Amino acid sequence: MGAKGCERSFEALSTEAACARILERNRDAISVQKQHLAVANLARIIEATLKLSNKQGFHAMTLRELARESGLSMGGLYSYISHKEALLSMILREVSATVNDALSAPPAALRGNPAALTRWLIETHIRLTEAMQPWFVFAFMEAKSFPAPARKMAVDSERATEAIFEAAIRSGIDAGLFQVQDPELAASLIKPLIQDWYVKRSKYRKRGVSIERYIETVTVFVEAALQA
Amino acid sequence: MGAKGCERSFEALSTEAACARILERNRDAISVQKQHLAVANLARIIEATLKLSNKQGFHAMTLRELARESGLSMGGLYSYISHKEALLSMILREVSATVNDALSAPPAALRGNPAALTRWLIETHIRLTEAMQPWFVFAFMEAKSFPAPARKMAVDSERATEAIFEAAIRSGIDAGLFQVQDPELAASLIKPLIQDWYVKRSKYRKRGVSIERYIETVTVFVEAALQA
DNA sequence: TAATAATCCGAACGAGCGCTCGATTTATTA
DNA sequence: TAATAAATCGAGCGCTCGTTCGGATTATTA
Repeated sequence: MGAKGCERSFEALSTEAACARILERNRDAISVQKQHLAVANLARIIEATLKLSNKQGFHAMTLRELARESGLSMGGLYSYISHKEALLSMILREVSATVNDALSAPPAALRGNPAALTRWLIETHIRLTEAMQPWFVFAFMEAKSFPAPARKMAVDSERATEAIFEAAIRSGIDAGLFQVQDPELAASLIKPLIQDWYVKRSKYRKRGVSIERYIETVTVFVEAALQA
Repeated sequence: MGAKGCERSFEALSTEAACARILERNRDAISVQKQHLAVANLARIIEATLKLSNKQGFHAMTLRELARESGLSMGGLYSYISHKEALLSMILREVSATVNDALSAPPAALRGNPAALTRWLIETHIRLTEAMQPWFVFAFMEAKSFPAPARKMAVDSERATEAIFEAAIRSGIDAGLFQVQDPELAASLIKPLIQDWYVKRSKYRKRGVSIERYIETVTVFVEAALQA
């Protein structure tokens, strides 16, 4: 089990690793030069942003709160961001890149096995969102307040994910394993089943539903719906 | 066809009707006395709130924008609300009450027919959220910024809806029609399928998916998953 | 260790926020 | 139509927001 074939291992999903990639992407906009220092502070800023935003919403989070929570000063924050909205696009971009990397490289062993591929996609996606839950919640909830280009990226990213599921379904149909009227629509119905794990995470935690049971249930649910 | 057996007809879902109920609930807090005037203005305020909030988020919406959009003055708004947050609870309360009223009164003809009841619940719920889409989007997206008691109401309301689905599933199991390991978890997976219609509404509109096709697809999907 | 560079700090600024209230307009009543 | 009540208005209040910037602090170099 587990996303063994995933190119990017799960350590790459740590906040530190994610922030290292964010730093690289924004090298010229971040004035702090020392790598380890910049990554560490960026991590504290991003972590605080996710915590505060997911509790009260990005707009309601003030930079004074963010400074207090992250342990930096008001001015210190501005060594890492050019303005508040930059936090939005940093986080969204990383989420987008991560989900794309994770799903577009299924293990070679699954080639020619649409059922197993579908299972792998479901499990990998759910485990990915588990490992970076605050990031995904943020991207999901704040999407509407993104500036237009970032919002387009979010939509495209969602579409890309759906396309991956759609392709798996189609090859299952071709193999005579699956039977669905509209693969595109079927793929877009799988998405909310996967999203519910992180969107309503606290509900499932409260009810004692483990990630394994959730994955299992969604998998069974989807397979029944796709079965020929 | 449609939710023929629904006690509250679909005219009751108009903004006017909803605002009349909101007015009733907040009679003492609203200083305008003339009924038709109060309802009309409240409707314009609520409609503007939904429009602006769903575009940019409730917190980002300023009362000056709201005044402009609704056609009232700054001070005029305060004849209808005691403070900005009151808008939140007005809308949430109405959504909560409406969904509860709609689903808890299935037509008598469906008694003893769990499969038909499940279909009716899915269709009625989707048509309800279609008729009041901005309201449901608002309640869904802004839930986290509710004050604690209102947030509790939102959670309870969601739980109540799930319980209705769960009961239908259980009676289907008892009748030997359905076969699922965990009816509670199954019920909570049906919810996101229904929610996706209003949460990602613009995606489905762009793809030309009609509400009838969506209802049909979700119904088939769910029935396959529940089938014995 | 002195000189220099990199980093961090937080008071201060203008803008815009939620909200109030006395003046004004509109509707009702006598 | 004059007198009264109801409804509406928007400039102004205190405050907090995002953002800046010059000085204090720390690290690096010679």
